[in-house]
Amino acid sequence: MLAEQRRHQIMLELQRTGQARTTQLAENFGVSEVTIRSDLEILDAKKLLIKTHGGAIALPASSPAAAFEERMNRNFDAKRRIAQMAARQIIDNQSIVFDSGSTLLQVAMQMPPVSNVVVATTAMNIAQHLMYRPGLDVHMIGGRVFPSTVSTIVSDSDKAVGGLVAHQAFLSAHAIDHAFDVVDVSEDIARTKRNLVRMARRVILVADSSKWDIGASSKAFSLSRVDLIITDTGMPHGIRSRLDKLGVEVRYV
Amino acid sequence: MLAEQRRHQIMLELQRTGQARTTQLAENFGVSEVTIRSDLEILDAKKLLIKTHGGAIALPASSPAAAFEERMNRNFDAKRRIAQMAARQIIDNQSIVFDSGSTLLQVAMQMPPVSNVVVATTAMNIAQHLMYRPGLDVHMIGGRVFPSTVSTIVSDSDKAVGGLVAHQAFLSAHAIDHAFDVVDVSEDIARTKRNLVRMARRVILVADSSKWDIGASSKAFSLSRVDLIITDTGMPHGIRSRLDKLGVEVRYV
DNA sequence: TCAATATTTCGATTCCTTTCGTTTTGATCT
DNA sequence: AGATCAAAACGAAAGGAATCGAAATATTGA
Repeated sequence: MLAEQRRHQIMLELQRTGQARTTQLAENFGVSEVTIRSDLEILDAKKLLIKTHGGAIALPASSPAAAFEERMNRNFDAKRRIAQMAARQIIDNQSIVFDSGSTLLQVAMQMPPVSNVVVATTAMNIAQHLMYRPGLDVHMIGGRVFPSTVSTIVSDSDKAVGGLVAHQAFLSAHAIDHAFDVVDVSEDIARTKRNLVRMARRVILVADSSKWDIGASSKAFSLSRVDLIITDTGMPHGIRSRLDKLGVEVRYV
Repeated sequence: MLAEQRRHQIMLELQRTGQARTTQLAENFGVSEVTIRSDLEILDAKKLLIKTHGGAIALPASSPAAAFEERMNRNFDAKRRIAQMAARQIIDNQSIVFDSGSTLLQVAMQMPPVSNVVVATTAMNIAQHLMYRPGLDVHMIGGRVFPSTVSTIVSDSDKAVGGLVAHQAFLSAHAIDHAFDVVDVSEDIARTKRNLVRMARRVILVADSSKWDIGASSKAFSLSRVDLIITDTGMPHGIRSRLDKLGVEVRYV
């Protein structure tokens, strides 16, 4: 086995388990520990791993906070344009519902100055971004806190905000499956989205093109229930032509 | 497991919960406590955490807002001690209500590891601190968001958490007036505190000595409704003797 | 042969544990 | 409030096992 190939195998092992021991590697590859150490030294110099006493560990994994940043940065440009368009839908004297998610946080941050607007949201980060703004009344929708999205899970929307009927609801999607249903990873989240949809007369969905044609376990609501879809043009061609026939207003940014 | 990886795991644990105990870590990793202590010493030297008696705590948040808040925070030491005592009241298999406020955020941060505990709170910062902790179910109590305390104002507690009856409620006070009523700056906040008090069978009030004998516009509830008061000894002498005659358990830290 | 690669050897270093005497902490009792 | 006591946590030291780096040596392939 070539030295280069052996190093590649070491990297694979590290990606699988997050760590590798010098002793183990030497035994597996049938070479001396000194050889393995020199491999690790070379890979460390290339910043591909971190050499430690006894072996090596993978590069520092991203923290929860960093993971959210990462999600935020994925498709960032499309999300920003989508958010800009969405934020323009908000006008004075309206009540609005915000779902959680990185795209909707963008929408909140790009919201123009308004007056006499009521915002209800399940997302703590959105609430915290909006609460200082003048002309805005922010309502946090209560429920069990879901860590990965920093938002609440709503069991009963009617109780949650005292029967508020909003003019518009802004929803995001974890994924949109082949049957044009907005789907998510858990029934809890799906139910929350259903409740949010029911709270508003007009439903706006923001979804960048990476969300299309992906399955997930729990259906939240059908695209036909949506009044306006804001997305970008990067989706597969077949999807787009079907979407245009659906009878729902779609804006591409 | 490699030593370096173990240290990284310690850092992750600290980022999640804000603290870590030597005993717990030694048990989790299957190494001696001496080893953990040496790990903590090394990480402390790198300024990645602060080693303390019994374990380590995360570095204080360095955001401008947090720093400002901390600098403005008078009586920080007393609050920390009060919080420590309060956190010890929390045991497994309980449901707990948290009011908002800097002292109660401290309580949340100093909460020991627990299992099967349900926490309901109006404070977003408390919810965000607790949501990653294992053994905890965090419920955000919905309502209008009040910027200065980063918390919600509850109009109707029964609706807010589906009629949850908690074992204990931890309340803070903006001020306590001459008639031994907990008072606050607005009727909205006072009503919220009243609602939180009604939600629990046992009410614990945390209040450092600077809160005593100050008036405010809106009465929240009377001290006689409280089951346990945790405070420090810096209050005027006359207050203290009256307090001891009130028939409410008081602990001084 | 030359250069890259791998191995062996060996003293130095790191890691981890056990032991032991000291300090801190929290609870109880005046 | 102050004193007291036991449990928990601590630091320092010592020793053993694993690992390391460096240098000399052996192997491999053009």
